[in-house]
Amino acid sequence: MAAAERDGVRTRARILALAQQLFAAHGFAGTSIADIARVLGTSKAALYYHFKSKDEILEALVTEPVSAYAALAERCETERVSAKELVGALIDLTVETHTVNALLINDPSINAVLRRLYDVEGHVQTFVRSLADGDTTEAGRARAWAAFAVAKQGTFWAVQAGDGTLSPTAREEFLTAALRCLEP
Amino acid sequence: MAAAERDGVRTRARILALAQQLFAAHGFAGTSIADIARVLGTSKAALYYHFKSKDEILEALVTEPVSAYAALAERCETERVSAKELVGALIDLTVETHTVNALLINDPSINAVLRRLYDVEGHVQTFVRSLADGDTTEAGRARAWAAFAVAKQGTFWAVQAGDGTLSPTAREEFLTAALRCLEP
DNA sequence: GTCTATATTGTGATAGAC
DNA sequence: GTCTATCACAATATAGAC
Repeated sequence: MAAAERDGVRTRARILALAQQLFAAHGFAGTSIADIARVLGTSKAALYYHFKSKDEILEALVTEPVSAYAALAERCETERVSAKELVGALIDLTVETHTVNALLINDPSINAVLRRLYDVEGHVQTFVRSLADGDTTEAGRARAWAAFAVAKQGTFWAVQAGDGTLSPTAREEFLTAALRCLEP
Repeated sequence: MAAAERDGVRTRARILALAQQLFAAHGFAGTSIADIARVLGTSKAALYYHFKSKDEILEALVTEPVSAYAALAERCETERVSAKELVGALIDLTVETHTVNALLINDPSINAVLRRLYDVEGHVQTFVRSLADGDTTEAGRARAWAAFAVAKQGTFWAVQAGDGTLSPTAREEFLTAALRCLEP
């Protein structure tokens, strides 16, 4: 790999890392290209050499996590996934990509960009249906929502409030808490 | 009350209702005054007769719910509030103001406007500390976050997925689920 | 790869007529 | 109370030099 190419890749990665932070802090719509360029220490035009639009930066950020969620949802559709395994997978995905998750779950301003590409809400529906495990009563659905909330938002908030990681101890607590929510 | 004044109040209420919906759907930064005026069926200038800035619309929307959260946090600071009561209050507050809650909890773009006025994150910290009930271990904190996630985000998602209300049955499920999360 | 300069559109907000 | 017209500026994005 040539030196210039390597630097290009590194710059691209830097842009993504900075954009991730800024989007998480101020939202996608609340962050301008000028904001990113400022913290990057370059001009706006330099940014457009690496990405052809602001939307493309967002897409580059969310593609990997969303694909992971899509794959997990696909599994839930085709085979039976135990609640324990699903909750564990959701917790791990939340931690691995927790900065991007601040966008995926929370930021309403990304919807216009992402709804054409991915069906995030559909995946959520699939997870909750899988957690309910055939129970279509109102109470059963509520318990599934509660478990999902623990796995996704509980974990997310805890990681946010901490140092960006989740200890094995805390992970175990969230796992058992979510599973307890499911008990009738 | 004169007819003109009554109409003014009604128009103001209509603006707030529409803004609430649009902010929840596209985020605060992702919604323009022109967007609101369009669905309102009037001009932008008409909007500025009722509110002197976009920020003021947001403030009018969040003042009441944030005050309610602030009062609840204040109670938790001064007296001992049982987990059952606190979770119940959080669930009820979430349902009562669920559209605004989409903004308060989720939208990062409101921070720049609201952080000068209210300490939302501080209230969250207070609730979690109160739920942990003196347990400062990592596991205890994790359980408190889990319970808070059920009360706030679980309820919110369930209301969102439903018809905008929470049945007594579902409320009971979220209450017990959250309390179960707290058990060691 | 990065720059300055600029085109173009969007946005919050105001002036003044009705 | 609402309108049209407009301002000042910020936004995304591009052109073309280096």
